[in-house]
Amino acid sequence: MKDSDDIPSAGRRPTLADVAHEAQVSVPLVSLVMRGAPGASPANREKVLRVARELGYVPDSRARALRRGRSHLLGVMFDVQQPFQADVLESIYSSAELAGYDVVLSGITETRTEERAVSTLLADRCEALLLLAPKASRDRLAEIAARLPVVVVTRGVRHADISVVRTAEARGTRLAVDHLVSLGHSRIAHIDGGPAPATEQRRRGYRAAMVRYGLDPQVVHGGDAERDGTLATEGLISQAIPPTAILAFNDRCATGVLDALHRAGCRVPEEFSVVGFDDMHLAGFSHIALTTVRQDAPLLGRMAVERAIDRIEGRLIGAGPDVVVPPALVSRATSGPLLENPEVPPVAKRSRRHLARPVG
Amino acid sequence: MKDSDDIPSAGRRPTLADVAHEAQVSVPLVSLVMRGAPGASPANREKVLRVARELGYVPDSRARALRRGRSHLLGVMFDVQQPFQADVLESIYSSAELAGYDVVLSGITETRTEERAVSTLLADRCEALLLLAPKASRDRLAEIAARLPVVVVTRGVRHADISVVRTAEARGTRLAVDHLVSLGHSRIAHIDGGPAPATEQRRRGYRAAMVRYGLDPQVVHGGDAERDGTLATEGLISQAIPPTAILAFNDRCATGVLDALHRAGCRVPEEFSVVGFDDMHLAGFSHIALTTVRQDAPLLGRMAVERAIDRIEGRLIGAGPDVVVPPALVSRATSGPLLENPEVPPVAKRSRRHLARPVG
DNA sequence: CTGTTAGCGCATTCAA
DNA sequence: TTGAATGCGCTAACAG
Repeated sequence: MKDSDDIPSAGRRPTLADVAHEAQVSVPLVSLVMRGAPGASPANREKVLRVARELGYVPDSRARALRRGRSHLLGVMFDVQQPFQADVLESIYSSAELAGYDVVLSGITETRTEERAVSTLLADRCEALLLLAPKASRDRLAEIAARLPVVVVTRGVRHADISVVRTAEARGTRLAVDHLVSLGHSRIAHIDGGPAPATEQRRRGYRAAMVRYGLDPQVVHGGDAERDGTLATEGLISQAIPPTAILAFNDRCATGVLDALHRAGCRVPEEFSVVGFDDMHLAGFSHIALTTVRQDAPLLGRMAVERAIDRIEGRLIGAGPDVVVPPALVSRATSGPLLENPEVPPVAKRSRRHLARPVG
Repeated sequence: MKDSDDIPSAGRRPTLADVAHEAQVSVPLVSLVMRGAPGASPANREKVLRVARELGYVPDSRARALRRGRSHLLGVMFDVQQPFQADVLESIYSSAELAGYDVVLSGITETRTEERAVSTLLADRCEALLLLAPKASRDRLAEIAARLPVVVVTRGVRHADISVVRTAEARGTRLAVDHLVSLGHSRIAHIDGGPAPATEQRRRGYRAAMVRYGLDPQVVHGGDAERDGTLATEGLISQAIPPTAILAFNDRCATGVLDALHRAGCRVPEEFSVVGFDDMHLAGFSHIALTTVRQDAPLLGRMAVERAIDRIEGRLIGAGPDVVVPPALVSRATSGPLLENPEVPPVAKRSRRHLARPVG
């Protein structure tokens, strides 16, 4: 047990008043010092800081925000299981800090819906919302945007109140098709994102590119997770004439594609070329080595924060024009030239491989 | 044409007072209704709810917490780039919700330190902190734990004030060694976690198991990210007598190991067996198919929340005994029997493969 | 059942 | 330079 009367380690948390009392100055003076405002004598300033540290004083962000009428908070909704969004988060955190804003995260999980994530953000009095790949309807997003500035990242939404920061999705899938065509492929299938955002734009880019090359587009239903890619691929390879290349909605979907191909004993890229979208952190490692369309996560995050703050601070009225970030094709080991060998036995009849790796 | 004071969509957010005014009742009555407390007539209750919805009223969680003296908040520090922690987060979210607590996330990134993550959590007046794999010193953790209940997840810390929820790490690495020995391996190297938490325990389990089998342990310095595994592996395979099996600190580290082996043209598992730790979501897909030691993320998350709330609500005084969750070995395709073929040419002299390099 | 009073911790007027 | 009052939005006591 301690002999001194201060440091209520187990008791109530120290407040400005406690610090003021201990330092024998007034409460407002402590307030000045704690937020680094001018107007305190050096002697007092130092004493206050010392006492504050001794007591373990931490300002109450809530009380502060309440009083100031501003929270300086950017609310970010993200999907806990999307690795690419983690990359965007990194950039959001650092951009926000640079601009003097705090970030509060609200994650989507299997059991936690977008609605719930957004409502906690609203209850926290965020000054703007950054929504990463939201799946909510345009109308629902508009409702939210009527209350506070909303920046939708990684999805195109046309609405006067909603700022958009996104990749040139259609251009991305076009790059992928260009790449595959240049390798000699013509039967290129696309597994779309199903209900996921950006699905439409990526599909459109794919379709347009295929048509421009005089090829038949084949779009099958997919989604943004591995199992979507797996299911779709199982269908594709059991077709009478399977594709020779598969453009997946995103990297996680592509992972499912590779999984299915591998289990079916198909070699990549000799028999099937696979291209993803995002360039998630893990895609680049050479035993995975996924060819993919890179989204510029740092830039997306930075621009989203910039848009949000411009609107909060009134430098921008309304949503402003979409910020469109160019994608880039990253060619790795899951795509390769089409081999001139139509005499492979049908996939279904071949023996399955077990425990080998597909690359190389 | 409405009067001036309706629905201030672009203006100030509606407060209890606005709702009260519009519904022609008193402020406390609205408060009662909004939090579902008994003591309001059905007629008034319905009117208040209707008006609240019309105005788009959302309670201010800050003001509420300030007044009630409690935040009902669990602060969670996590690493944005560790996929395994995302799995734990899922469980934390759902367990906390079940118990009536809110969760506030604070992420670690390249530029955002643990200190910063913790201090925002403290400023938010969280009632307990869940720290996922913190790297802070034991003393620093103790300082924090002197202020509020702290649950350290996925790392062993011996301190009277710090609750610990962790996997039986040593048993995990022992399982891995057992597995590799049963496959015929004797030169089994361990790449440790460097400064990462749990490094010691995993190393200890590895060492003990090796010694028990009468084998020579070889521990090399590593870390919890891919490049740590890559660097360490480049060293290992250039040894005069390289190991035949590598036990990596975690799955991300193992990813780096596979990357390095692949670029050096080494076959897995024919020449090298590789075992990870965590069983992150991606590890199970068959083209990756990482043999690994699984940590039970759902259970870890659930127990961490339980411990935290038990302490908040006074059902548990002090840290309580460690919660130790058993690991399990998951055998996949990166481990295999030792081949009786000492006549492979040294790694360094073989031709390297030329695939795309990892991003970096 | 309802309204009145008071104050959580803090920052922002003022006046001294 | 410092200190005394005021109120942010809300809820817990009461009183009516």
